[in-house]
Amino acid sequence: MKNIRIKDIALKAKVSTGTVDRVLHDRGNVSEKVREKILKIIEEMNYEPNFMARALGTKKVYHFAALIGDPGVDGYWNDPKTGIEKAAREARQYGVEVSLFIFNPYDADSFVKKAEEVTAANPDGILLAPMFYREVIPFFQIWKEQEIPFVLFNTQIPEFDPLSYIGQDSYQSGMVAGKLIHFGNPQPPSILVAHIDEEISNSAHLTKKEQGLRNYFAQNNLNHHYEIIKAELNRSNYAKFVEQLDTIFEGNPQIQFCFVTTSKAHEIAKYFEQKFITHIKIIGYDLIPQNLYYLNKGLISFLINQNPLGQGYWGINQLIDHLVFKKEISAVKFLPLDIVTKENLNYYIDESMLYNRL
Amino acid sequence: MKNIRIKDIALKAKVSTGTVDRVLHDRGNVSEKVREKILKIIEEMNYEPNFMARALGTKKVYHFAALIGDPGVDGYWNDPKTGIEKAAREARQYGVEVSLFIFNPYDADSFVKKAEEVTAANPDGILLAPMFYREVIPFFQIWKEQEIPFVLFNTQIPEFDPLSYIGQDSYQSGMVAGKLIHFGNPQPPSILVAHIDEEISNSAHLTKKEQGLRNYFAQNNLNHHYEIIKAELNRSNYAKFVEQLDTIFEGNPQIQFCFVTTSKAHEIAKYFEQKFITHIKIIGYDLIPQNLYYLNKGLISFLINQNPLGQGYWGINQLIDHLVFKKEISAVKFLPLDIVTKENLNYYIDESMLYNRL
DNA sequence: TAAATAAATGTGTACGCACACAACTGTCTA
DNA sequence: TAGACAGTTGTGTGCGTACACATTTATTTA
Repeated sequence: MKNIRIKDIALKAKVSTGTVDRVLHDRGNVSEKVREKILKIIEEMNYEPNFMARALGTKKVYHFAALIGDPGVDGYWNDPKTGIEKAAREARQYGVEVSLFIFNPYDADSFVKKAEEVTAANPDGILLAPMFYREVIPFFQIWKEQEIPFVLFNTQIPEFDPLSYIGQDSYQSGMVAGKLIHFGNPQPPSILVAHIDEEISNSAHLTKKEQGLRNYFAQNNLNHHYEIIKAELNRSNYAKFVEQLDTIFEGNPQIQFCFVTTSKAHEIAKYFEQKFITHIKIIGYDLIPQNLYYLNKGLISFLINQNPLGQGYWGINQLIDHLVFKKEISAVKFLPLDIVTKENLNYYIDESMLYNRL
Repeated sequence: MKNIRIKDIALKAKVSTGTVDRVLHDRGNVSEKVREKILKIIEEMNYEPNFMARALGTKKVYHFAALIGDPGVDGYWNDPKTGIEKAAREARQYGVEVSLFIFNPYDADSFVKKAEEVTAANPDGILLAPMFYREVIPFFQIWKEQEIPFVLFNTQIPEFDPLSYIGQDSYQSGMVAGKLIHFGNPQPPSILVAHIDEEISNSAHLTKKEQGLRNYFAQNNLNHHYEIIKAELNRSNYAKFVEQLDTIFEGNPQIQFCFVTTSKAHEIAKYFEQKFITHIKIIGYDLIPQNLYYLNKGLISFLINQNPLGQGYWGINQLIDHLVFKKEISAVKFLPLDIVTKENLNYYIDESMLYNRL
């Protein structure tokens, strides 16, 4: 049997397609009696709209805004940007236009300024990485009032019911790191947790990662058997950065693992390379080129990754599904939490592949 | 500027849309002069067909056949099946119908029988897991003659240029296992490689996995420093199966890791549980419920997985893109080679599956 | 009760493409 | 020179939906 069309419903309800259309879109001007009858038939016949026809017929141009960090400042943002651009390219057919608003990920003021620009542009939908909690809240309220749906990624802020959140689970990724370390050394390990280049007070995700790591050991009843040394480092003064590392590693020769909570694992790897340190294993985040270099060299053991490219891609697609195709979309979309090593790396960096997730 | 339509090209070339259509689809009956002129304009204007309109206009029903293993016989096949069904559901709109042909993955005759049924059904496209090399070749030839495109997944057979291959890289997955083992024990490890329930001569992928493991150590110049004990086991006689395991583990107390090349890691885990063996770490394949059970219990350390659900899903979608949307598709589509552990498991499985019991 | 108004319903067209069919061109033959 | 014919080219319709607009029906007002 063929697909049910509006026409079929109209026929069965002995009304015109226009009336069915009004019911489907809640445009009013339909008597309650007819309305209910039609709704019942829609239910019965299991009508599903044809998205192709729907998209074809509408000439509306959708304007989306994407508010993300500057890849020039932090290479991490290259991937979300690429994903957003790919989604934008694919969606041009449906009259979707995506404008990028790039802020400095280390500067809350820059974020606010760009968020204001987004608001001024009055887009039909917004995708953003709400990195600065305090600063973003007022914008959520404005967008709510203006009924502009927004999708979050990278950082979760559930309190202001966004249209959707594209998952990135910092806490759980810390647990994964714990598992890897534990697997790598069943004996009580000694771990350096390095927060590099980000203010910990400002970035909840760093703390969450550390918490995840700690809780891995706690939950596995290993809490008395490990040592975690915590360091906040900053490369702005490189000499001092190296000096700090010297102090840490010379003072703690027992350290076996280094868990870097930002995308700066390559800095530790570089340091190890220069100092000929080979016995400490590094676990870090994000498949940025510098990290991949040291992953391939064997200085970094694992990179943990939650598909930032896919986050951008699916973020835009959530908006498209909602606004263009008027589909129901899920409030949270989690992407796989990948453990990437030299050996499976190839399957994570081929760009085309990153979208092949369900 | 809006998207370029056939009409725009026709206008510019001072011909009708029909002529442009004939050129686009190589239907002939166009003078060479006009043909070239139109082709040039198409190039210049950067025409991209509107897939929605294209799919909407055609009322053709596409009949696809999917030839896969029986999930009842080997639970592994549940995932590809689910993926195929999901793709089929999504594509019903475009007039795509997918029929499943289920064979016994341990029985070549059953495969042949079902492949014959597929041929008899004369589908527009075929997705299959060509498990039995020798048996599948004649069918490739038949389908080639009948010009039925086929997409392979699960097992790669490049020689007969399928429309596309959905990647699954057994060799590389063995390398990943090697990496994990090496990370878990930097000292020369002692490893049991267990091939369970499949005839090794019949299934190239088992050998490839083992090769990958061995080559990891070889490539890292560790080849003299490890020990690999190989075992082919079969559960058909369960008492004997246990007896064999007894012999292996009692005779080789030095074994620290067990690498199971099939989806039967849970059998080893069950054995360890019964025998209170806790010091040997298991690495296996596939997120089937039995494996997940022991992964969560901590008896299995890692499961390696190349998204079988996605393989089914993207396999069908390759056929759809090719036949329905007439897009160019890639000859090989690789899916990420995932390392799954208790800690990131949630992000790899459908939630509903979490509640599955043994 | 006719006219005015509001509410409910029906009709027609565009979206971009594919394809069937109609119409035109020029050449060759009887 | 009309007719046949192959080689070209043009036209029209349907796909399912959204939406503007036209039409009908019911209700109120003068």
